[in-house]
Amino acid sequence: MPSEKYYITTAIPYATQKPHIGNCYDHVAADMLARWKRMQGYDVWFLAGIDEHGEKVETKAAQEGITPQQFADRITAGMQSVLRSVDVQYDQFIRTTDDYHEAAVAAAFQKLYDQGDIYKSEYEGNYCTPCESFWTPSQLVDGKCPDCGRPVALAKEEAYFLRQSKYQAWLEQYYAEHPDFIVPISRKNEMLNTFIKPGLQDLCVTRSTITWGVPVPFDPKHVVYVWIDALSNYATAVGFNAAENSDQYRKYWPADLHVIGKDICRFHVITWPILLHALGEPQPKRVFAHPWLLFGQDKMSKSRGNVIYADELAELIGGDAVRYYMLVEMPLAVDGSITREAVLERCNSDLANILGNLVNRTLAMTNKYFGGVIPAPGAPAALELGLQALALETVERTATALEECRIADAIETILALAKRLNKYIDETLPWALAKDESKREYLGTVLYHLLEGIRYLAALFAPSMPATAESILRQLQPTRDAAQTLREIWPTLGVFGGLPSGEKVTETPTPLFARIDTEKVLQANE
RNA sequence: CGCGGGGUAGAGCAGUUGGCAGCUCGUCGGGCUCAUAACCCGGAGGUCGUGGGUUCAAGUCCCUCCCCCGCAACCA
Repeated sequence: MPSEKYYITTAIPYATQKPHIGNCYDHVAADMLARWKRMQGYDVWFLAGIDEHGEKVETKAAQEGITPQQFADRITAGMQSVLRSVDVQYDQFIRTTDDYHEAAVAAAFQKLYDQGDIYKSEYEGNYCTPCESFWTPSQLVDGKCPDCGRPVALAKEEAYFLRQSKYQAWLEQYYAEHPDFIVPISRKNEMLNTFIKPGLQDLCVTRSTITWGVPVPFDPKHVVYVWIDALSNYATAVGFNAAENSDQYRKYWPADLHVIGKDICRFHVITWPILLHALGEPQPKRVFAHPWLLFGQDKMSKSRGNVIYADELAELIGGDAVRYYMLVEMPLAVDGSITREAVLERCNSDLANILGNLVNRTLAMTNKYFGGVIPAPGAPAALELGLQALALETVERTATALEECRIADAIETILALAKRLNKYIDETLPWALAKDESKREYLGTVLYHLLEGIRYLAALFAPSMPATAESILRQLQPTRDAAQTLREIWPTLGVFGGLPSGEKVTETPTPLFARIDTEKVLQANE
């Protein structure tokens, strides 16, 4: 397993506005999975990026009197800053305006055209002449242009199409042979029923109404539209080029996991596999199409004024708490929900009360009863053996859940270990044991099991809450380098008892999470 | 009859192959005092959307209907 590669990607959002917290779920989820794999010893490559091409970027830039690139630069910087606020550490950040990407897109387009997978035809649709835009029936508002409200007319435009229909049988067979390709399974059924079984249509892959994009190499009045341009980023980022692939590409491709939102599932499980197949490249192992984070019951959107931004929330409660909330509240298949009240409640109950307080009270007792020295455990009784088994089981269950992208389940599983440790304190009453000199060895056993249990918590929570995990380890083993300990911690989780006795814990335990006065904070935020 | 997902305690949610209805928050009561008024235990609170059916047994399988939410083809 060590040195085995693991390539994970996020979708690349459209560079039109600052991403809200729902837009960041891709990145937080992928970052968590990437960290988990790194901890297990995989050679991980984590790609994030942004799509800077397209009509909206061009239009918005024109409105501001700046170039599309200047506009995109600003959006990209903003997005990267938001990702930093929640500690997302990607290995690479691709922009569709990067030279190597544009070159590879052009080469791929040429190859597909040369072999007949792309052909020239006419695109017919509802056209708004003043806005110079085509609109789909579902985009129209009362049958009129959603931008200017004026009537639209049927119009034709020369365009290039991807021959998706040719690959329908192949795609259906691919799904059948790779049952784990799409997570969750309900999405696959949706795709099959909605798009594939009724007959796969060819896809329009160029536009001639815009110029901000990759020009079609042999017909430069057309530019490559979003699908081929944006989708191919996953491959071009690591060095795919129809002319010549790089060593890095040969090492990392195919991707092990594409993390995307459900809204773009279709393109990732239909168009993307067909593109790769047509180009003769291997398929990604899995596509995880996650649901959405709703504001309460509603879709988050700027026009509704119910947008929450990750960086602003992190300012208030810390990046780890934001990550925790996002990860634990997002179910696998149905939409999750976020409100400020719910976030603060989770912070207080799960993080401050259950986890933070457990660490704090255990360290305090270690100082009080053993002068801060981690005691050597005596022979474990049934209670302790049960605890040891639970710790090991928690590692297993977490691993299984994450293998299936059940992130919230994984986190709940880990939190259950923290709850069990809190209960263990009440079962053993260390303060009572401390009053009886004959119980001293058992008191040491109890504290050792608590401290070692906390070490498991630090390790298991490290992917979701990296800063918190380091903080726990700095308090547990203040003479050691926490980051280093985490890098080497995975093999030590196989047998309970990896925490060395005799070392001192910190003399000054610091709460991991401050309890938040919910009402005050909410009022201040009104 | 377009497709899909939902409807389980005041709120938010779990409920594998059908086997006494659970979790978190809130609420009420108790315990403890190591700890961040935190932690632990217990109570109250549910006709598991509706109406049928299969079964010794259904939230869980089958059928009817009602309500909510997505998607519906070029909509990042």
